[in-house]
Amino acid sequence: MTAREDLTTAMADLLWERGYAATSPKDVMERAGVGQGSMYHHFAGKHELAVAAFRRSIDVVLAATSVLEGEGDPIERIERYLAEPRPGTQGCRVGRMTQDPQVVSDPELLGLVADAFEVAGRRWERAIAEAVEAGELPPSVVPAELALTLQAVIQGGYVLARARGSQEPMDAAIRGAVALLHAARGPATSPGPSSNE
Amino acid sequence: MTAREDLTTAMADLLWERGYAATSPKDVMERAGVGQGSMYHHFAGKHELAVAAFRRSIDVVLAATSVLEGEGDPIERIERYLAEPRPGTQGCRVGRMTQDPQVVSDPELLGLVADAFEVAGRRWERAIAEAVEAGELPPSVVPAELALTLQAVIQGGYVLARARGSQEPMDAAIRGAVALLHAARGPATSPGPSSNE
DNA sequence: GTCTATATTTCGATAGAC
DNA sequence: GTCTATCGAAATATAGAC
Repeated sequence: MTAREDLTTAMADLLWERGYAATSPKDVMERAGVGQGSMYHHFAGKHELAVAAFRRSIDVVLAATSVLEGEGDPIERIERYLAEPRPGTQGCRVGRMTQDPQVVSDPELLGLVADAFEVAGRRWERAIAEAVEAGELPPSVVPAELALTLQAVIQGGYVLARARGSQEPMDAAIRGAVALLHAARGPATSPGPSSNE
Repeated sequence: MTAREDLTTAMADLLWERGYAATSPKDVMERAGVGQGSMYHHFAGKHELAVAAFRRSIDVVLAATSVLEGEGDPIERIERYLAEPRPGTQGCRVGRMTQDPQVVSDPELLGLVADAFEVAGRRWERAIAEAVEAGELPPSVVPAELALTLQAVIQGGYVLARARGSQEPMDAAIRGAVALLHAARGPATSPGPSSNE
């Protein structure tokens, strides 16, 4: 059943490139190289196609956040995740959907997006809390809030990159955030180079 | 010529609510309470309507950034602007457009968006540079970068708020950013409570 | 399971009367 | 300047043969 697979892939890519409203079932069929009848055999319509495509895109995006739970000092994991390459001008596969009213008004689609951000947010929050415990961030930091701040920097970075048609605003926004993390960490604590529980 | 005005207003609101791809000329006419012939008399088509509507929305959004150039200490102006109320779940009239491929691929529309972000960015940058000079932010801060970071926090806040269908993520993301600014400022400088040139 | 009609509605725009 | 009528194309889906 490669048709189902191909249709899901094509829809995921088209949702990324054009959004929900601007993607027609016909576009999807053509990109997947699949006939119309075949498509309506596998999926009831555009909505179902979007759900399947969405689940896949979210898996891809969430997989990247596992860095936050990986090895190394918490602050190091945070900076490593922030430093990962992001195609700014292409936008975020997941975040872009929040601007599509037809997605937001579809409870199932919106639910998928909300869950994805929540899962990612918890990973952020955990890593930040560990960094505070380790003295790598000041105690004044509220993990749940900083988690949203850093998620927002990334999502906003996509917006700015697309506005300017350039990767640079995304990278600069992240550099600015990292610099702020360093400055906040700096003079207050850190007696030695990490490694203290 | 109230028809032109009404059409522009209706288009601006619909672009905000639904985006470009999902807004039809018919929708605009109906909301404006104007006949079809009348609309095509005033505007050559959807594109021209969008340009007019866009200019208006951008004026509205940019007007709010004048706080950054207003009275008070630089850091105070920055925090005042960050603290301004923002309808997170409604999204940003300007930023939302960057996710619409039909807007991004339209040089005139994209140009308007890019210019708007650039103007706002310069106001941010100036206020930040003044804050650094006044010792309210550490010298390690690169104004152009932090400007993009804070713009991104706001734009990303909209994304997160829409994802969760709640104002809270927007507000929390901004609180997290303000806390970070405080922490970065904190122990390093600030001998007395401001007022030193 | 896949294909080629075909149907219905909406989109975006034009024509031409008033 | 505004209106109604109409157009050709596309969106979304169904029907029914293979």
